[in-house]
Amino acid sequence: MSEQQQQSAARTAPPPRESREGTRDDEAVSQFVERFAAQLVDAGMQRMSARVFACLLASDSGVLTSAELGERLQVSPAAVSGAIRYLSQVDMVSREREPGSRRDRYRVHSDQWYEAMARRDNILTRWEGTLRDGVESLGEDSPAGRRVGETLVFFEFLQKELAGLLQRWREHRDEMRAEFDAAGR
Amino acid sequence: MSEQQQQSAARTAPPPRESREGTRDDEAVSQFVERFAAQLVDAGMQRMSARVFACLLASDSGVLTSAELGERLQVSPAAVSGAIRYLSQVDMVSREREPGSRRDRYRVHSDQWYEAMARRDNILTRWEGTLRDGVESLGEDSPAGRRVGETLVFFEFLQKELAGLLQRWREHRDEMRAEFDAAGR
DNA sequence: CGCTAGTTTCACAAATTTGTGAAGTTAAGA
DNA sequence: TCTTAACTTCACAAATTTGTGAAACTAGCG
Repeated sequence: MSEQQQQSAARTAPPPRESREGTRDDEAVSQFVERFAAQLVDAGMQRMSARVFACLLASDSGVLTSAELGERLQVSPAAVSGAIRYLSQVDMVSREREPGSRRDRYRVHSDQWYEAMARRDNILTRWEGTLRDGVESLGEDSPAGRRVGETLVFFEFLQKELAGLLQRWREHRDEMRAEFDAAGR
Repeated sequence: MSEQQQQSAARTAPPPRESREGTRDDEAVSQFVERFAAQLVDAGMQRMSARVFACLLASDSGVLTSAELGERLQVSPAAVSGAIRYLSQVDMVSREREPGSRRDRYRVHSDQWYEAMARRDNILTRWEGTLRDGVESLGEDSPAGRRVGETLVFFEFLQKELAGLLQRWREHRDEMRAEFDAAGR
């Protein structure tokens, strides 16, 4: 397992508190991380990627190193590496080289959810392509062709709605930010 | 990718025929079924359920027996049974007992997509619960708490939008149906 | 009441996925 | 240029998932 890590952490970490992140209850936070990660897994995300993502989300800085992630999640550097590969592929975290060090730092994107929704657009387009071919193979006047055609119409509707939805979100978000700033923070 | 399809469509379009479902090209239909099923799998559905669902979608009657599904997909009755269990759990197909026979018939629901979207509502609610607990554990004034809170806001926004979207879909759908009927079918 | 077509359940084998240790690679700093 | 911390890749073992055959049910029909 990661005994070396724990060992060296136990031996060298002087004030053994890497959660100088305020006064939070690490146990409760870890529970949140695991629970939210599990829900992401249910939604189709790979387990380790979900855990890494949730862990970053729940960190104060929003930026963690590979070693920190490994320690908090009790997994090997290899596992972290694999998870990060996926997460940066789908653009939910980005990699930054920490200047004056050889460590990478991984940052959660702030508009991850917006971006994730936006990516749905491409997926929908791909599905629609398949469905169009299906209608052609089935014959558009056959009952099956008509049924698949209805599915196609639904996804086209969805795709159009998605654009509007994202637009409204941007407005909503900017509005909230304006309010927040106005409140003098 | 779909080069075989295009090719064979271009060159051999008319003849090969073994299905009683009109004049369709079973080979092309099967390709559609597998391709669409694969996309459903990418989206998180279990493989066999996806194949069964796609197969039903591409059938003229919209209703198939276990034996028919087994034959078309080349799988055992046990596999069909498992797939149907899942699909009826999530309410994408329903089971009907064929009168005067001991065979069951499985039918795709016509408003499957609408229903599927509607079910998202519950999932979102569950996620929001987790996120609220997370904000509490992290402290709502901590940077992490604020970040998780923003995620919560996004999902709340999404949930509200979903309601409107479904409403608009129902209108859109009813309108289309009215047009269809008016055209005298 | 059996008899049996049809479905479901169960134990298991095959296939896939996941995470690890260790070797390999890269690049910062001397 | 060399050393070495840090990341990545790779081969493999563990765990999980998936589909099968066979046995166990269910319910029409005689």
